[in-house]
Amino acid sequence: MSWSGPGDGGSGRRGYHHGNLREALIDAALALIAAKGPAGFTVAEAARLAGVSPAAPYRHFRDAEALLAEVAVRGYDLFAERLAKAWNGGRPIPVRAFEDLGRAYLAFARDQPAYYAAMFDSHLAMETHPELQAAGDRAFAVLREAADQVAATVPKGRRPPSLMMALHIWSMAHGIASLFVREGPGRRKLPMAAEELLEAGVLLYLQSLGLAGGE
Amino acid sequence: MSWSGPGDGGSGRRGYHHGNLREALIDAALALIAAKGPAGFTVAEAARLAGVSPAAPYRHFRDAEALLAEVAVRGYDLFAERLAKAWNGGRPIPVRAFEDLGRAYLAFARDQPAYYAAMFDSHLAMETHPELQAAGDRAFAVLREAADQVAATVPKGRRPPSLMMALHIWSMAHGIASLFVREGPGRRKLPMAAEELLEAGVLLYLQSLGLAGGE
DNA sequence: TGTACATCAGTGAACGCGCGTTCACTGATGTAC
DNA sequence: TGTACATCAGTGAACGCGCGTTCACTGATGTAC
Repeated sequence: MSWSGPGDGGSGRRGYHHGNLREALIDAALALIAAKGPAGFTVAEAARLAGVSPAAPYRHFRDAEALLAEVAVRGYDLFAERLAKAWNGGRPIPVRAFEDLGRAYLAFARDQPAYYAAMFDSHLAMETHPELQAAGDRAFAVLREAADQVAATVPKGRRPPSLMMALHIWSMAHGIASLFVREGPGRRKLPMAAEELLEAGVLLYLQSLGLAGGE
Repeated sequence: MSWSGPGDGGSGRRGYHHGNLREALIDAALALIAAKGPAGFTVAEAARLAGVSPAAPYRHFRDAEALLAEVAVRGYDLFAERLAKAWNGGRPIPVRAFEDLGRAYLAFARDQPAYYAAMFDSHLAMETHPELQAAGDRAFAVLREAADQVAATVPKGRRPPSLMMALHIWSMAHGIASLFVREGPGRRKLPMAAEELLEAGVLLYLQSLGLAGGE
């Protein structure tokens, strides 16, 4: 990792060569997306933010979309990490951990709006960016695994399809995040905390499967 | 409604005056949004589509955002109409009608992608567009009313807050629509019909409230 | 019925802007010997 | 340890583009009398 060498504080220039431009461009893209949405990000301005000429980014990314896709991939990786941490292998109790997972979903949308927007609002085609597809799958796999484990606590006869469970929770969490959590002009007012809304939804959902919410 | 006068088929020009430019611009905006997303819509291209000079739209809309907001308002109105029709006053059975409502939600996202995008993706500030806020509220009111009525079938003691019910259903439907229904590069694959996923989700949700899904 | 006139909805040219991307180039880096 | 050289990561100027919006204007419409 030559870019973390001495003399470069992470954002400064060393001279003619930037030393860490790739990372600096990704940081700049995140800042721009956070400030103006994915549509507000431009290569030219990212270069400006990084203190570099408008042509420089093309040494590191094929085009604007490639840079955006890289941001989204990193976002999915961080997302997966946060979700996995919250789920914590289903400890101490699967149902409780499942609720923590939901909270972590909303927390990510709240705390990482730029990543979230790059992942879900940038309309990047999964087909043309296989790494993106893979990263997205890794994140969903955490949800899927959690649903598996929660479903396994139900007697075999009335056990719900865990894939469906995962999709339901994902959809509700994503809907709440889109409508009520994410900052920006389009955000709707909510007469309660988004986390409460999701938690109540997950609880009711699990109840319908015969799963108690408490200890 | 002078714009529906004789000699104008709805898209043709009559001469120096267009005769129906306001409507034509809205149609053009819808076509552009459908083709390229809300970010792909421009005043200049809408004018071109309507067969008019780039300055003409400014006789009818203060600026680009005003045109987009008008599209969103009409979208909400149509949305409310479709939802109300599906709900049908809760007939024949509230729970069944509630499921129809959910299906209508997804159908709208599927059949009217341009309206849906203008409503939910264009990041228009509700605060600066009161008509938009009002139209959005009218649409949500349908959902709210339906939830009220469904909740009323539960014995008073264990009756859930209908506002919360409405928000849960809205969130799940919106999440499914965003992730799996809406066309475009960002759409995810789903191993079942989106309608089935939502229906199962609504059904489970209602079960947890002690409401049977059948007759 | 005819005419003067106000109003309205268009025109088209122009402005300043910022973008994505390419190109020939050049300064810095690091490696082979 | 020193030097020639290949490679790499930048520069900066330029291209063509399309946009939003404004402006003075003009042709069409409709109304008062």
